[in-house]
Amino acid sequence: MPQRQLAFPQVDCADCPIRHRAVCARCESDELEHLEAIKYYRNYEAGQTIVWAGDKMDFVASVVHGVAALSQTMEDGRRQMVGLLLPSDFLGRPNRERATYDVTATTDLQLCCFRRVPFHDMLSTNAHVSQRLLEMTLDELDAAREWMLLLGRKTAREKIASFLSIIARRDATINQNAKSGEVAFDLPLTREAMADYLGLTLETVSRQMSGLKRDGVIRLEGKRHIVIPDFDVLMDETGDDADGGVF
Amino acid sequence: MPQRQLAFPQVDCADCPIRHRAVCARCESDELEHLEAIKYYRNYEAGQTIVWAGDKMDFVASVVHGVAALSQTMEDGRRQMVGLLLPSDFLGRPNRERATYDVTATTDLQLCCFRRVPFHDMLSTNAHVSQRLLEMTLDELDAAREWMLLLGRKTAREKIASFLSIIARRDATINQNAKSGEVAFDLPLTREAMADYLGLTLETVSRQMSGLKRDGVIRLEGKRHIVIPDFDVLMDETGDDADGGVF
DNA sequence: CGCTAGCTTGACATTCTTCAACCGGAGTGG
DNA sequence: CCACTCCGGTTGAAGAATGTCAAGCTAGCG
Repeated sequence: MPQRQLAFPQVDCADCPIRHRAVCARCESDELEHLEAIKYYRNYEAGQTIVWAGDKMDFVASVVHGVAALSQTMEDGRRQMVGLLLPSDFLGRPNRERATYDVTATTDLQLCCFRRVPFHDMLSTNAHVSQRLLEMTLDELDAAREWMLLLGRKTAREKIASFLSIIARRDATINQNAKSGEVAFDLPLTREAMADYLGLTLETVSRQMSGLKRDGVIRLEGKRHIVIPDFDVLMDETGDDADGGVF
Repeated sequence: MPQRQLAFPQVDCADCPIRHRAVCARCESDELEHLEAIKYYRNYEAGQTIVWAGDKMDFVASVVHGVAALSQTMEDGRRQMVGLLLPSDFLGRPNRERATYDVTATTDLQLCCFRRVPFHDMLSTNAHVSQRLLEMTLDELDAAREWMLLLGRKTAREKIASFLSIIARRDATINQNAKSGEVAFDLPLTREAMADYLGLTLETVSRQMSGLKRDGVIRLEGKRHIVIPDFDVLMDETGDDADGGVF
């Protein structure tokens, strides 16, 4: 395994890019000092496994840079991704000793880690952290339910379009991209990982990507860079309400 | 609409059947008094809608008796169930004014309700409630992820077998049934609702139920009462690890 | 230069959906 | 009391969507 040096710096909480969205978002400066004292960073390369389901996991963490995936594997090898963690997302269950899912880095990744037991203890004393964690968990539950609709009821083409719109949106909130007419971003996942996300085979993913490209909904520059000439056209392909269901 | 009288009594918290598993599970007697003062009951008949997605929802609640379903509907009518709430499960998001999903009673149902805003305020002052809510939300997230594996990767037959095993297990924990060799229970869902749960059509549900019956995995007494002669045989049909993945 | 990983494409097989008919019990009105 | 209808459920036949198996492409790298 090549020991390429990862370029993520380790910074003070005050300079942290996820300071205002992560589990620490609501902390005051004294609480932040406490967190600062018990935190440590870990870096992973794209493709590396962080833990396997069933392994001991003695830390919880926030994603600082990069993307991590949670997946489940059946005995015969069928795989389903069940979580996609982007910067500021939280990894791990404070009161659980062992990982429930396989966790892998799908891009180069930096985690801001806390030892599990001390962090769990802090939940009972630090309301700002526990409240924020509750809020984030409820948001993840909503995201999981949206994902369930995708898995259970959407066509392959709708799945791909939905996935692209999700990534485009999350990329926009992270990078504050001006979302003028044209939107562009890099896919953080291989076709195979996309298939695991969407409950499809990688061949079907590839075919539907080609289909969307053929129909002018997306442009492909290389295999991973996506350009969306008109975001509304993409949204029409997702099967979702145009206006998010509010009227 | 016939005004059949529902038979659920309204009781003191001390006598409540979900006292030790619901969001109030960790409360001390003084906290319980506070909850007792602000709670109220609502009853619904099987089939009734509790709220539609987008409606104002000015309460949160615990399911006391019966079963409620959360579902999402696409513009063209495709439906996916995204939550199945059994006794002690929590309904609603304390900091959200409008319902995100359609909520329906799939059986006769009793809710123990709290007005949303006072309950939300209480979360910042009552650690026992907020900690329990966090724990329950994390459990729901795990359940949602298990469900995602089912939706994305399991065959129709595996989906049905998994669903039956889930209901059998939850029924057992609620009713403290001795799970001797034979297990029996009533389905709380129509074939159509099962289809919405499993991401299938109701015809496929029906066919797979017939298949499992033909193969002796289940017995059907009427349309809704299920007898499972050998639970291990059913588990073999779910596609899951026999031992929950621990080894 | 040739290898490999990631990806694309084609041909065929399978699973599940769709459309349609039918069944049986419960409730209803003549 | 009986015919009628409705609802939930079952079954069949045909078709569409997706999976499977196999071949081949391309960029990057040793």
